Amino acid sequence: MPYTLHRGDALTALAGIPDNSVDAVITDPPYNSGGRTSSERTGRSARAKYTSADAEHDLANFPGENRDQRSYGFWLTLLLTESYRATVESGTALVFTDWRQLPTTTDAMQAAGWTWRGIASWHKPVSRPQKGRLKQSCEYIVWGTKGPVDANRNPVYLPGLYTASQPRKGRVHITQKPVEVMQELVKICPPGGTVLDPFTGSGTTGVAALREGRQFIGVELSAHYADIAEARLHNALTQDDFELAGPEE
Amino acid sequence: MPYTLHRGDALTALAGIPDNSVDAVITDPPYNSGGRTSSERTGRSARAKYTSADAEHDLANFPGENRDQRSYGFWLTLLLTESYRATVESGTALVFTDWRQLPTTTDAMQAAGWTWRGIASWHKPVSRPQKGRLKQSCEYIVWGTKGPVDANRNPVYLPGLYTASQPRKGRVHITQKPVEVMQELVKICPPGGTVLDPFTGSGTTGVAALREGRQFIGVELSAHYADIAEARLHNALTQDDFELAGPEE
DNA sequence: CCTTGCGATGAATCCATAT
DNA sequence: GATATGGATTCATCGCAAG
Repeated sequence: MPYTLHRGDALTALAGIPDNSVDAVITDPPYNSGGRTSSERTGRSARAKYTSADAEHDLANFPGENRDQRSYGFWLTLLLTESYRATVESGTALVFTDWRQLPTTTDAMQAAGWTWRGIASWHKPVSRPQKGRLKQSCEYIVWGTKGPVDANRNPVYLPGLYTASQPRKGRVHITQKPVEVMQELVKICPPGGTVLDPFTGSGTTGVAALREGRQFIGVELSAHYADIAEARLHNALTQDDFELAGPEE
Repeated sequence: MPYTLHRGDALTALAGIPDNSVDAVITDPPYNSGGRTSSERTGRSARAKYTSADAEHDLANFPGENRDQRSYGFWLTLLLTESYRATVESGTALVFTDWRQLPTTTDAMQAAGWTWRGIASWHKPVSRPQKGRLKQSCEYIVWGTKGPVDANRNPVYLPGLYTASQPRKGRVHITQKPVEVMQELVKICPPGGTVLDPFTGSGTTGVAALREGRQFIGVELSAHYADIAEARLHNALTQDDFELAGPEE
């Protein structure tokens, strides 16, 4: 089976994954961001924080958006430590973050043992303009490796900037990533290797991995999204991901 | 006189600038990056670190590239603290950094009292691809304000991503910024207001400020670059910046 | 098939009001 | 008084229908 989807908590599920069994960790954890005060960040739902008041869509909320700053760093470090253990030597980690959590993410990655190698940017052309300010039109991909880079094992040249809008048609998750961006990023994993995503969500990383000929291990806490991911992963194997989430490229 | 150029050390010169006299601090401090180890960073000259071994240009070296990580953070905090004092309420700071110093820069900005507001990206399309890696094609602009944003005083909508290559023809400084990017960024300062750049270098920020109808206060330690900046600023006032640095847009 | 126009929306941000 | 919640703001971009 080219993919496995675990249902449940990320840390718990990671504990069951063997040492040195994964080639790349590619994930988009909940940011626990948004809002000026601690109560705004930890008390409000993802939907309340991140979607427009007048948006007509009715996408499900997602869990894990209630940690304060200090606890977020601690938790992310634990998570990246377990991921590090599961990863082979010279394996790679790509972790999405927003501007607020970027410094915490680079700290956590290094605290977990990874060698921090850089930052790539995902530019979203459709983003909210703001009077008297610079627009926040990018999210960031913090990346690192377990030990040295082995460029000969996987001689790819990847861009440092990815421009793509969030899917609009057939979107099933509030923070769903464009599959074309993920299809580029999974190439950091050698062909036939295994990609791990402890926060699978609607499963875009997995779909991208399967389409590009990589294997996939996912973990998702929410039963709602685990069901969706399961269906999308299944469809990706039959080259037919169109039923549930619409054409994505 | 719409511009003033101080010659000497940034911290010393900032001490002489009155409280609440500046509307925006826009600067590109030496990054003290490049090189994985402390000795690689502090022992090599800026030229050796930031230019290819076979580059044919003969740009002067620049000082201030010999601090270790901890000392860099401390020094940048001092600098941003003095800049904060010199800035009016609701004034803005834009600080360039590379990926390595990004977390240190956001820490220093907040330690100095600024409210950190976000990160913008400068994308350099012409950058070296690297085998087995994601390209480092962006530098970052960490920005913040002294207290609340006053959007009504300066109702501009600025992008979060700037794409432009480093000047090639007529480049006079190793890390010279494209003037078209700086002309966008100086708009964060209200028209007729004053822009401060404690690391003037060849003066691109000043040229951009003058072209956009802002006043400029610069500081430059190196006599070589102070001379160049002086000439470029003078020429900018006569709408003729082409002699010394070539066409830049 | 290409062009034009209309409508919807964003991992935002802030403030007024309610508890 | 501190915290929680709802709503208004804002425009480049993009999907979609009409011409």
